[in-house]
Amino acid sequence: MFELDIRSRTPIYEQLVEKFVELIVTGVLKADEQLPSVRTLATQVTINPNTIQKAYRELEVKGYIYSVKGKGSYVKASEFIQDDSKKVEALAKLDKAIKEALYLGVSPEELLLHIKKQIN
Amino acid sequence: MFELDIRSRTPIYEQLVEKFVELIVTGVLKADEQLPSVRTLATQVTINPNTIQKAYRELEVKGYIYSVKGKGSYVKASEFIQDDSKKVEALAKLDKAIKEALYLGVSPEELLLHIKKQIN
DNA sequence: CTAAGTGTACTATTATGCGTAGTACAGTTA
DNA sequence: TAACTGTACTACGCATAATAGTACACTTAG
Repeated sequence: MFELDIRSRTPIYEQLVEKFVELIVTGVLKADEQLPSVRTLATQVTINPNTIQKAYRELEVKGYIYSVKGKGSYVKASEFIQDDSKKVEALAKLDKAIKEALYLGVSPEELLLHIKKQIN
Repeated sequence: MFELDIRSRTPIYEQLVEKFVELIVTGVLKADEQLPSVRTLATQVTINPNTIQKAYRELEVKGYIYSVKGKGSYVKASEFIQDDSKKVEALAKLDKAIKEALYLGVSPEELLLHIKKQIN
């Protein structure tokens, strides 16, 4: 499903969180789609189920998934994340990314073109 | 100069790196401007000089600053970072930020407006 | 009803990385 | 030459990450 970088300084459970967030916001994983179970994914990526559970818990706290004991974990529909503070946080992150790209030599025109391509 | 979050999970030296990058890409720190010395900053923020040195080394590896033994550390002019792989990396980061903002309910119009404001 | 799945939580252990303290060397400059 | 600068090293303690193991509660299909 995806590969983890064991040697990365980023903890394994954080890498999992990042990858699931990416799959969710890009629509690869859709609302109410079931995630692999903690034990199944643990076997697939050869890490401890507790580590998976830690990632799933963080995804739940952040509002990307919901879990039902005995049933599984599911992608949460995005309209349930109508949390303005998360929007603000996302825009702040975007601001940093824009400034960094401009500083590294991406022209404003190139940037806008790139962004428009992303939006459609 | 800036405050560090001792309780953050992000290591102190990484927080330093992030803050310096922010100051550099926003133009607060300009090309060839000298950074505070390792020992001075250590005293200012009350952490060990070795920790500062670790942050400065990472900034240097990433190409944001250069250091001269016996003299000091300076902001590197951005045109010296004409490294296409960094541009690609920056745009990838931007892509993630865009997708996350859209997912969290920011409308494409709102997003474009926001970005245009940032560019000017 | 039961077996096989699911999530969740806990303890204990180990390894790794972070930050510190201390020290020392090499370079610059007034 | 003194006072600054960067750089590098060792050793230590602490916190966190990941693991192994175990167990409980819920769901569901047969």
